[in-house]
Order: sequence, then C-alpha cells, then structure tokens
Amino acid sequence: MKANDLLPIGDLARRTGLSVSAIRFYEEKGLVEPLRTSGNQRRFLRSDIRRLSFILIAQKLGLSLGEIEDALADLPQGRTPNAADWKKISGEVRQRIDAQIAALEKVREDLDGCIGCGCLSLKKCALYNAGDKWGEGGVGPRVLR
Amino acid sequence: MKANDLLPIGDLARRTGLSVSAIRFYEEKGLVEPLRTSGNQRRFLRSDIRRLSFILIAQKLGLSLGEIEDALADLPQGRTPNAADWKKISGEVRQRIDAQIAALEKVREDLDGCIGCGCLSLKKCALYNAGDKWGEGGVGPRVLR
DNA sequence: GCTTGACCTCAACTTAGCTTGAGGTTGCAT
DNA sequence: ATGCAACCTCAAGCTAAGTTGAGGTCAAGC
Repeated sequence: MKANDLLPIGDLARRTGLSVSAIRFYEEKGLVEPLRTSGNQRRFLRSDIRRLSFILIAQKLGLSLGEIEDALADLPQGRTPNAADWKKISGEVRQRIDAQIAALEKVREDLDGCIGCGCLSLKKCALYNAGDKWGEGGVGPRVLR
Repeated sequence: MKANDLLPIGDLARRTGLSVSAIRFYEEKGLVEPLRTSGNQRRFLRSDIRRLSFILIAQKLGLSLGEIEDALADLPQGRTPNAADWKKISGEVRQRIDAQIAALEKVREDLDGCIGCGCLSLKKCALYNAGDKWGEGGVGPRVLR
C-alpha cells in the first residue's frame, strides 16, 4: 500500500468531484484544514473526503457554508471521525430534511386549495400567508441587516 | 369605487410585501410589464398582484427568476389571468413540489442507511451518488458553461 | 398654484460562492 | 539532474438577486 494516506488537492478534487479552486475556497472558509508539506503544498487526510462529501450534501439541502461550518464544528479536524461522530451530525441533517419535507407538503396542500379557487389573492390566501412562514431558509427578496 | 384599477408601484409594493426596488428589478427582468402614465410613472394592473405573489411562491420553491419567467410566459400580460391560467401554471409548480419531496425522501432514506454504516465514503455510497442526481436545481459548486 | 411625498433613472454597491489568470514554486518520474 | 505537471498565492472577475443613493420629475391635496 501507499506509504501514507495524505492526499494532494488534485486527488481530493477528483475523488469528491469538487474543483481544486472550490476546495481551496473551503479551506479559506475554515471548512477543512489540510496539513502542508515542507514546500507548502496541501496534504489532506482521507477523512477529508467524507468531510467534503458532507459539505456537498448539506449544501444541496440549502445550508450555507457558514451553517455547514457550524455543523462540522463538532467533528474533530485531526482525528478521523468515527461512526458516532457522523451519526450525530447526520442526525441534524436528517431533522432538516424532515422539516423541509413537511414544509413542502404544507405548500402543496395549500396550493391544491388555491388551484380550486384560483386565488393567490393575498391576505386571505393560505398560500400567500404560509409564504411568510416557510420564507425562512428560502431565497426571496433580500432584506439586509 | 376608484375610477380605474391601475396601481402605482408603491401600492403594489404594499400589497405584495415586496420592496419598490425589487418590483422595478422584476420589470427589468421582464417578469412584469406595467403601463406608464404620460409622466412616465408605472401603473400596474390588479392582476399583477397575483403575478408577483406567484413569483414569491415560486422563488421559495427554489426557482430562479429566469425559470419563473418561463413559467409565466403562458400568462398573458394584458388580460387578467383566469382560474384556468392559474391552474395550468400552478400544476407545473405542483409537479415541482412533488419532485422535490420525492428527492428529499430519497436522500433521507439514503442518509438513514449511511448513519448505520457511517460511510459517506463515495462511489459505493448511495447518498453520494444520489447527490449527483438531485444536484440539478441545487446550489453547489458552480460549473460554468 | 404650490408644496411635498411618491415617483423616475442610472450607476455603484452588496453577499455568497465560487472561477480565472498571472506569475512563480514543488516534487515525482526518468 | 531535469522536465513538466501539479501545486502555490493573490487579485480580479462573475452571477443572482437585489439595495442604496444621487439627482431630478410628477401629481394630488390644500
């Protein structure tokens, strides 16, 4: 087998499907903390493959990199995370999925009501009012501050 | 009752919860096409309230403004859309919701499998591979071109 | 008929999440 | 020992979806 398990950034990119620049960007954001060779090249742990895969998955669930960082804060960067570690943060993700599904089902229900009435006519419309609730986490017009 | 049903932009903003600047931005994008007074001020049809509400809803389902424009292309800009019009495009949205729910259920299922094995370890991992499927429409690392 | 709040345009700025490019260095295979 | 692909940093650019501000105009009520 290979002498040690440290991966250069290109390998990690190939194995995660991420671009090299994206991985460097994630490092900048503190999501991964690779080691460095004496010549300053990044060397990643095998466990970083999981870490990055997790980032991809969490992103697709709509979490921002900041939120992902928080979630990953529980995972020790030095130690290869074990099943219990993953179970914990996967559990958090699972809750998020459940919440999203529930929200979507609510929308669908409201929309079905609206299809009948052709409304979408504000104030009195369930869909419209629901909108303000499931707005958290959506895109929508930005309200700064 | 009021002489005619043309609304200035501020009224529309108040009634949709959007900001004035956002509505102007949507016009720029071709999502609404208000009339103009002789003095060049925008005047919106009542039906634009629905139109904008629909935009808000569709956005929260993760559609981009471009996709929303496509969906709305079926709605005539001059004529007040009727129940059948709305039914048609609401139907499209409903399908989208269904698809999203199904995708999330798939992820949840896979994640449950992964919690057991603590994997997330690529290639062989269902979650990882699923990722590439439900990636369409997600955020994720940008791949241009 | 004047005032004043609502409206107008246009340009520049914002945030997230990256990509691209320039210019230079490393490290593995031969 | 050397070639060259893969790596490095840093700055600038990009997209989406708006916001903010400057400087100016409109229109409705008194």
